[in-house]
Amino acid sequence: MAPVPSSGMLIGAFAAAVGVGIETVRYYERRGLLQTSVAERGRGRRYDASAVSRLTFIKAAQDLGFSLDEVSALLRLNDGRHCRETQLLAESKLCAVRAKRDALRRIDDALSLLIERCGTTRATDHCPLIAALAAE
Amino acid sequence: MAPVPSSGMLIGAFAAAVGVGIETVRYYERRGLLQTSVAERGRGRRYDASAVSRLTFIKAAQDLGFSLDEVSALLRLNDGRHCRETQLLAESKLCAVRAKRDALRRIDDALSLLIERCGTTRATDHCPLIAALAAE
DNA sequence: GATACCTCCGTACCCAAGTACGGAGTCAAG
DNA sequence: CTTGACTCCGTACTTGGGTACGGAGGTATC
Repeated sequence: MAPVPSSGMLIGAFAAAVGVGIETVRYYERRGLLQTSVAERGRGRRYDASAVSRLTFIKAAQDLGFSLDEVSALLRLNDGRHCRETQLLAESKLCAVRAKRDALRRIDDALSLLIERCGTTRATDHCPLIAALAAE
Repeated sequence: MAPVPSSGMLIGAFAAAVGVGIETVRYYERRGLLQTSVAERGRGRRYDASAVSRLTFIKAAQDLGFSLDEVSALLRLNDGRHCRETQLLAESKLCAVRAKRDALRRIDDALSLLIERCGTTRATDHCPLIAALAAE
């Protein structure tokens, strides 16, 4: 993005800016999630604002339960060129997202019900939450 | 719950009854999740209905997102005197589940929008999904 | 120009939750 | 008596996502 040759952060500042470890940045470069622009000879690589966005995205997607392989796929959706391909990938990701949402909704329901039961019964022998799970 | 004397299933039947692998049962015994009643000499251990309940509970709790360490904690709380603690543990899981659901709802929206745009516009060079996550 | 701090790279290690493997014992049927 | 199915136990391997280590080199500061 920036036409400036030698500006941007070094790896330590870059990692700190997004709240990950340096080793994690280097791991992502090995995995191909971050492109590894060759360092200026003798000094480290430079990372700019777009790299920060990219890394922030990676962590955010990961927090949503996407594996690093899936994150790679999501990142490849972003070039605007392979429109048809992009759409197919996006649709399959949407399916995955919806499946995850469904699973989480069921878990939410089950946990809510169990917690409610905990509140209403005055079990002195065994916890109703545990009994309910053991009885399925 | 039958008052069986020295019968009960062997490990293969036990594992199959709950739908896990034999190695998984043995792994849980090593982890202390299932107590390892010593085998009748020469023949395998016997597992009764209460073991089935316990293993069923372990898998059910795991499906709700509890780690095996958390499952251990839940099992240790199952003496009727710690029902409140069990409830708190479940409530904190519920919080985590809801946070994930919210995040997934947002990504679902963004992904749906991307797919919609893929269908109508050509060469969009900034994906709304990625922009949304990268900006956090 | 010495010192501290940063970067480079590769290799090795960590955890969780299993899965696989191998050799030995036991039991019931053919 | 042999075969097959089942069990025992221990060890090692797997996958995913990192962390840690260690030596070599550049750079900025006193």
